[in-house]
Amino acid sequence: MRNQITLQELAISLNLSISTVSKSLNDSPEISVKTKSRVKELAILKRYIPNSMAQSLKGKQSRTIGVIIPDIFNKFYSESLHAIEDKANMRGYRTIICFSNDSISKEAECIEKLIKCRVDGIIIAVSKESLNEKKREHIEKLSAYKIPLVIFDRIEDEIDCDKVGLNEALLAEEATMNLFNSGYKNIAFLAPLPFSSIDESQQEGYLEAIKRKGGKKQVLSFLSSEFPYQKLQNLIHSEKIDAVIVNNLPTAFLDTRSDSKPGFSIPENIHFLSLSNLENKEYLSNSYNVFDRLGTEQGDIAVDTLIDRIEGVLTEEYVKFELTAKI
Amino acid sequence: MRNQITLQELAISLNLSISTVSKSLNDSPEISVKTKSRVKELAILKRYIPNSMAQSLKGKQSRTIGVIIPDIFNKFYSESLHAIEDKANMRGYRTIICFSNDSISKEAECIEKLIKCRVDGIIIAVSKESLNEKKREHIEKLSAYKIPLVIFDRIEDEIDCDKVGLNEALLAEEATMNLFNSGYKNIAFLAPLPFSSIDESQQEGYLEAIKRKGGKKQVLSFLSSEFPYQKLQNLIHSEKIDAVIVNNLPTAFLDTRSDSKPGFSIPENIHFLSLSNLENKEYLSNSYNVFDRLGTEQGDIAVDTLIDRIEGVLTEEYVKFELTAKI
DNA sequence: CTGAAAGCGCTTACAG
DNA sequence: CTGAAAGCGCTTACAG
Repeated sequence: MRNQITLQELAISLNLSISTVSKSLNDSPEISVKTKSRVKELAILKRYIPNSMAQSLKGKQSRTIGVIIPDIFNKFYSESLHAIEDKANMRGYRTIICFSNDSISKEAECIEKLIKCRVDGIIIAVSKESLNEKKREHIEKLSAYKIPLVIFDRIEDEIDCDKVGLNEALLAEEATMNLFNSGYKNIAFLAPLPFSSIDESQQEGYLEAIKRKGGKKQVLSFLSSEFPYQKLQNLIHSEKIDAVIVNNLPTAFLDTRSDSKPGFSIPENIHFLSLSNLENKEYLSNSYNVFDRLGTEQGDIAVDTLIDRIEGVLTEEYVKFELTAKI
Repeated sequence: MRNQITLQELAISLNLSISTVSKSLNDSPEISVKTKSRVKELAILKRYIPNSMAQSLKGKQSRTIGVIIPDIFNKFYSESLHAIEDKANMRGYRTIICFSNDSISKEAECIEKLIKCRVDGIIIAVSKESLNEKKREHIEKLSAYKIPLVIFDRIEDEIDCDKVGLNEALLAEEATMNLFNSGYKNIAFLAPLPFSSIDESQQEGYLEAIKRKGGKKQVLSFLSSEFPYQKLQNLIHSEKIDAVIVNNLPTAFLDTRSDSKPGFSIPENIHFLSLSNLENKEYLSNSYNVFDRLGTEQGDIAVDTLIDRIEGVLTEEYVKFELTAKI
């Protein structure tokens, strides 16, 4: 059925050995110019394309990196992916892209698949479910295989590897300060990932701003799977909340849809601020989102870091990039 | 550097032959239950994960299909991709996803890469540039390798392979009829891909509706790279156009941005209808897009068709699915 | 029930 | 300058 030319077939046609043909195509200086051009000519004529599996089985490297993205519909991830692809290609690596759909089991499958494919390294934005349930074993097992790993965007301090993400504390602090400076008085903070480093850092920033401005702290923690409609409503009324900040993961709001609840509606006079660049603004009629989470920059840095690590040009110590998002 | 366990290492630890270990892990009935469980136990303990490259080098199939998508930011393609991934996994195939960025050269690279990886088949939505410039050689060469190919969404009649897409004629006809029925009188049709089957079919549908309603035909063809601002303005004024239909490719409008033109603005009173589900509605302030191009359905069918073809359950004859988009 | 051997398509020391 | 041979990690007839 298949119809792929092999080195062997070329060798027979040319009356040469497989070794010579291989070396010719790889432009080895061992081979005479004349032979090389004979070989190359036939290779083109016969449309020879090497079997990269055989190549990387032989060599030690596959020159392939795996990329695991939680959400294919999110613009931020499209941007990152675009940058990752480009940069990886530029540096001579292929990519294998997987989608975890923000689920642990799918994420574990992706990782398994990438190990099977013997990727040289992996770039991942950790799934929400993993963050929420504090499950990291399926990710940490990569270290048993000595496969370099770079986590991006959703930095989780506990996992030991290279990282690139935003300075979440600064982001939340600036956001809060901005609201204060725009005249808002009672600013609440929603934390849908209470067990993650992200929420932690963002809360820190939020609290810092609250402290500086002498406001009252109003934090509402919850698991994104159980959005506390009622609690939030109550809070808004009892505490005269006039602005709400939600952390970078829009779960809460996307979930309102799948919930078949009639859509959680925030009173018109509440200012709503999201710390991410959501694709689905439609769901957040009342909000606007000013923060660009720097998908392209994060992607670029993630690739460079990963490949540098793979190629051994980095020191033992893991690196951590914290970018500053612009408003 | 790498740290991946091989069959050989397992075999040595167990004092068995490689063959026996391999068969055990594959649950061969040849092997005693006892041995199998010994082997499996150790495999789990040592976190053995087979090298899929070696596996598919040996076997004839890679159980991998390649997917080439023109635009990572487009919601339609996100939907298709999502469906393709899911369906392929369900049927036991892996995917390798590539992005052509609507460019011929990148598309050719993708194809090359997929052949190198010895995918069992390819699903592609052809790049705009290929359609515009009528370049198909880089796609058609797949047939020389006997690699099954399914084209989706942007059906191009001239390429010989399985296809799934929309009934573009019907789509355009209905759209036009709808406008007429809503009271519009002078409906223009923009065709940014004059050399493609898509434009052709859509024009057919548009003309059919025009004929039935006794309207006046107003077709503006152009290459998406050279959007005819002036011509369109003139047309609108001289012919009292009150509605415009643009075919499924939003190039024209996306291009207005990269053009650094101050954004092509259509008079407020012109109704603007796009035949696709664009992601970037923002660019089309004046329009709305009602047609769902059925990303999920197209993706599902594309995968099923491809895998059926790969597995030889289809007859020689190529199939062509033309779905009817709902308003 | 277990194992030795060949082979998938390559690359790369090593001889000649 | 060219080629024979080993080996990458598997699977699968074929013996025993």
